Amino acid sequence: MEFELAKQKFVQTWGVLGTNWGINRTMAQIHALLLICENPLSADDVMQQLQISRGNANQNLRELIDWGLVAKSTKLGERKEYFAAEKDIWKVAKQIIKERRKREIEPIHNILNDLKKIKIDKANTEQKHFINMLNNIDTVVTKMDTSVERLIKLDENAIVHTLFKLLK
Amino acid sequence: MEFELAKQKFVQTWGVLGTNWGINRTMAQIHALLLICENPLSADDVMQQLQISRGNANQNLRELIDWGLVAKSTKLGERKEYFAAEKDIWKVAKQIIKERRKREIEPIHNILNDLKKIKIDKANTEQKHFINMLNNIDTVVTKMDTSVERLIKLDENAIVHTLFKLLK
DNA sequence: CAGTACTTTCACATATTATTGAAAGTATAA
DNA sequence: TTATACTTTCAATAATATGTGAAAGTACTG
Repeated sequence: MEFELAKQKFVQTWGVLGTNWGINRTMAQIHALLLICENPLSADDVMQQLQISRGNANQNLRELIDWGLVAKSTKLGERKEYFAAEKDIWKVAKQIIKERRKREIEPIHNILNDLKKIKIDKANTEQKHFINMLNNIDTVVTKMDTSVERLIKLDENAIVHTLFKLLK
Repeated sequence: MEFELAKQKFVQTWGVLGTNWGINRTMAQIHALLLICENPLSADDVMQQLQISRGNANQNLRELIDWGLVAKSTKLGERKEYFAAEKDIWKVAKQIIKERRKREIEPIHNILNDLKKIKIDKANTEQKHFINMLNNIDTVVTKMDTSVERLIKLDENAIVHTLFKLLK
């Protein structure tokens, strides 16, 4: 396999991966492209390499910036904006976990807590079971969440150390 | 808020959560419904409660069984099949992680290893960077994967213990 | 100020994914 | 073997998500 093909396959694969996890294919593909490019790319570069429209490129680049995975930069004497991905994969992983936590876990947690407040009929086993289930889900979600939160606060070596040495 | 409304909101929320993580809304909703029902439901029960078609109910119930989250059962003297969700939330979480690992992480891992095999031009920094990035991604994915694999092999108390006591 | 070089927005078009429902399939019972 | 009580399949359709491109917006420059 030759280089350009491998590059293309990587971008493709990253896109499929994103799709499976509820992330827009193009966003994932742009991310992949920027990961493997040493130097920042312009919107036009991205459009050309992925064969997508200006609007699409613009929207997904902004989304990536919003996720904290990509940063804008400029070149001296040029008006154009350039985009580069964070290349430290540990940071990337931490950032994705952090954002998903903020976007998904917290709202879920809030809704569960809201639902737990309902007044139930204690004689009704269905209703008791419901509250029980909410409590169990909340416990598991909270415990996992707390653990992940602690984990992402560690630096790379500490993460590896924690996961490897202690998890025997 | 009264019970039926809370139940509905829970099912709804679980559906949205699923959607955000690349899981079909109906599948997540059926899962939620079965989680909060103490006793197994028939396909007709599910259809009626979620207002969905027979085909839809059938397909998503089978998908849930395939994921190991729901089990079929029968009642003595009845032909109809009944469906119940695994109620132990730790088991549910472990099962979901296990299935996603099998379905997503392993294929990605294989593709990355495939791509790493290409012959690169060592004088070309772009190509060197590409291989470097593949190696970094593979390292992170492998380390996380191994950790998660170990984690899900532990029982509930051990998981809590590991995550809480050791992650300081 | 007008011109230029860009970026952003958003109504509409297209692609992807999920759902329906009717027909076909299966297994039990009479 | 036929009737009955179900489950499964899948082509057609509907719903949702994504992408396009032209027009509007911004901001530098001479």
